[in-house]
Amino acid sequence: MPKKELLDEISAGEVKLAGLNGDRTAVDDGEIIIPGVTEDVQKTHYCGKLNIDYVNQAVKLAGWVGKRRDHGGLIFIDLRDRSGQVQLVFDQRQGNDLFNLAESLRNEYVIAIKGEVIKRSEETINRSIPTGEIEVSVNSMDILNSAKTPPFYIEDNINVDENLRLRYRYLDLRRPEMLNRLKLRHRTIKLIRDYMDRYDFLEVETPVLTRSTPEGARDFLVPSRMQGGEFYALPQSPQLFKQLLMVSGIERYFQVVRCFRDEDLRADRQPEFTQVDIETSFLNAENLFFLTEGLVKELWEKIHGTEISQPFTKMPYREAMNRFGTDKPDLRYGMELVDLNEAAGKSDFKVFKTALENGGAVKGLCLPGGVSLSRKDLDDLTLLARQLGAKGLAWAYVEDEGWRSPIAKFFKQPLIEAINHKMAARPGDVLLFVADKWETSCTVLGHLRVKFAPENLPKEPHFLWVIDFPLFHYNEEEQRYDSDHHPFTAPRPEDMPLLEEDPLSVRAQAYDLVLNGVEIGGGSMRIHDSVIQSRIFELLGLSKEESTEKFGFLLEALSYGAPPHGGIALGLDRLIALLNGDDSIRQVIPFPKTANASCLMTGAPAPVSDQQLQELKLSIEEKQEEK
RNA sequence: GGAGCUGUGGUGUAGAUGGUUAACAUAUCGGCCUGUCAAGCCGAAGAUCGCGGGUUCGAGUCCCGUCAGCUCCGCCA
Repeated sequence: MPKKELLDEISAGEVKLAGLNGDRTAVDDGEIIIPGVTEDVQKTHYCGKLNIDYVNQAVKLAGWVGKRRDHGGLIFIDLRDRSGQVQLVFDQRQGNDLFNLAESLRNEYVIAIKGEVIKRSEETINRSIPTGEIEVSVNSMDILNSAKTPPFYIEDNINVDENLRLRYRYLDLRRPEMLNRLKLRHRTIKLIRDYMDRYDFLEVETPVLTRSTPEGARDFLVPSRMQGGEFYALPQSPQLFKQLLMVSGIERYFQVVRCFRDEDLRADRQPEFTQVDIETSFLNAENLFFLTEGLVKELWEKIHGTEISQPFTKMPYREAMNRFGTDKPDLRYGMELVDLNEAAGKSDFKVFKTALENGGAVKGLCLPGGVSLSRKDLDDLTLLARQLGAKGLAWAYVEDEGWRSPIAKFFKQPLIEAINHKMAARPGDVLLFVADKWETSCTVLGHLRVKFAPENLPKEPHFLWVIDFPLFHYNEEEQRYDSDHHPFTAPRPEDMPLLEEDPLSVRAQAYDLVLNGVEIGGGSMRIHDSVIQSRIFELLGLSKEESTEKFGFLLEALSYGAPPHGGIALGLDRLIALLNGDDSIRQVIPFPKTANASCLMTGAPAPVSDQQLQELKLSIEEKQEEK
């Protein structure tokens, strides 16, 4: 079949959406079919797929004992497997041996049965479960394994310490809602692979043992036995490899790949996580946007059943900061930040005026109905603002006559009215002000905006591209420029002249994909000219020797005919969590780590033997006893 | 590195101001029970209150420390 051109496909609108909603496997047909395997199977059907169509059929089922309801001469067992559950019936009148065996069943025993699907009488139908119209009359049973009483209930909507769930994760995953998360994850990855394949992307694997590079997150290190005293690093992302694959002429690469960053954890951050890593040659950012939009659109439509319209909104970084105080704004609600530089200049409030004189900004945020906040609440907010980096937080209760506020005396009545007007403030609202460096004023109020976000926000996805990130930011600690994205990001061509005179004002060809206030991906067009790449390294404070030592292979590769290229990486765990409506990515990772980066099930990380250490030429410093 | 919240039978919770045998639900075990599906009824067993120290005549409760989990800040190109 001849290859189609990507852009032709896009313009022809050939991204087909099948409206598929379930997993399309043999399971859907109830019967489990493995071609060529006909004898000695322990189960012929999945429990949860049986229904009225199977009445009078002989079936072999196997699974776990869920609930048991023992009525004396009649025992009901809910048999659970991967697909769901079905009710088994044991009737004493049909024989004592089997019945006595059934009486010995306990929760989570593993059993295999042979039986017949029978229709339930009208009064005994259970409409609340999919298999509720039928039940299975058991003719024979093998108890394949017994089970200890589980430490928590194997059912949905449990309220258990996460500690326990993580320690017994294999039992936690037995719960249908967790099993469904694994299925959702599988289906998501399959849709991604199919989509990328449709557009001629090659999935190429890259090394997990690679070399540590400066900048970025802290690396996980792996000691080398062959070269004692030297270390591999686990990749923070396959960034350099995918660029090198572009030099190799792959043109379109993707990978569902594990990445590692040794930084502190959060609800949406694990030390190892999965990226959908994408890199293309000969496509510009707009092409890449369209492609990425098509991918997430497909996921939401096929998995979530939500219609998504393209193209997504785009917003420059500067605007996102000015209006929402963050580079990942949640557009589902307003409460936008207001620029008050002009009004602040007319006030007699020294704090505001000083901030302006130092080149900073005065920003405001209106909390509708904020009158319900007590004086102490506002003190707490001030404390929070300080923790977030602001020097302070000014506030004002908006009343009919004016402001009730410690700073009201610095503002003449017309000025108060002008500010109220600009912030659309009404009596009963509270106004919050921060005067500081522009970025601080924005981010502090941006945090408070999120803190006071309306409850019950709509679930509908609001996708957003944040574009035009700065190429560099200034690292105060190290007294030098740092890449905002990474050092391989291309500057916008029209900003190239600024590279020498005003590096901080250079905009990058970098972009983040944001969904409802969550960053779900980011990428950039890359530098494919080794001269420009060298210059960027210099600006970042890397000497010629350092850049040759750390990145020589990249610079060399770029000099062998590197095509223009760029790409993006999507956070798969976050995507899946959002698709499932979960707050934490731990829910959709089969075996996650705790906030301490340990695994409660295996006990990792753990000490190793002296022999292992010796082979690696490592020695462990004894922990200092604190006196 | 910092801050906050949580920790009581297997599980989930209750135990104001310190006071005798730590309560409830559920699970577990035993008995009864032929149409349940959160089955029902009767009974039994099950907790050194995360750990260590301190204050006190007396600590689940107060204080200090520590451990673990969660959330956030710093950090995460």
